[in-house]
Amino acid sequence: MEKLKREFFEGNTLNVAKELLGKILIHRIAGVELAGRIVEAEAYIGAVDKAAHSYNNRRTARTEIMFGPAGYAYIYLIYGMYYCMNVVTGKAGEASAVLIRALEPFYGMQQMALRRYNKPLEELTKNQRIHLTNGPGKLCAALGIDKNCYGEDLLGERLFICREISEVPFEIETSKRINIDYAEEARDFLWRFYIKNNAYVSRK
DNA sequence: CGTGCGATCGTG
DNA sequence: ACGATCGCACGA
Repeated sequence: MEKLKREFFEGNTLNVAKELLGKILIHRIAGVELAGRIVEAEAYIGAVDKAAHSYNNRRTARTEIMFGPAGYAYIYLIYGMYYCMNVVTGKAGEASAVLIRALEPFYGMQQMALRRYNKPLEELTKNQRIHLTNGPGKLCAALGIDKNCYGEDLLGERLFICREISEVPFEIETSKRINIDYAEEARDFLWRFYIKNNAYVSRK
């Protein structure tokens, strides 16, 4: 496996969102590695996107990391309970990012089961196994990603993304983004990308 | 300082 | 369909 370089994240945000599909997200925590294959992602482009936290160049302590260079983690708390992870993309000053919305467990599934359900993997139902990582809040809980990861350099050793040597081919589906009905015209942008027929995609 | 709400999830 | 739960953005 080969760690993605800075240039990967500096590209066009929509392309980065698509190209992240099939890549392996890895978090090193508590002496272990937890890893999942990215199967769903959404683009957020502050300059033109009313759904983005950085819309209209809204620059606050929370969105600050999005205004910097690409390849850093933007983590935020949603509904007071769940963390979501984004990858900062584009050039410095652009305030764009890609939300990681779903993973297929790659390794460390035992620890994911403990983190999500406080139960060993063998005791999970088939449905619970799917629900380990099939949403943005769930995958962060499964991999132990929280506010401590805010601003983490994805070229570092704690939280990073790799390309498999032999990537299994897949088809990409495109749709509107999830739960942004407040975003007026941006709600219809086809900025959600996911791997066709993958069981871990959050919604059809 | 007070207030309203959200890029979600689990249960019913 | 609905409630949980709290940091954040914004207005006073």
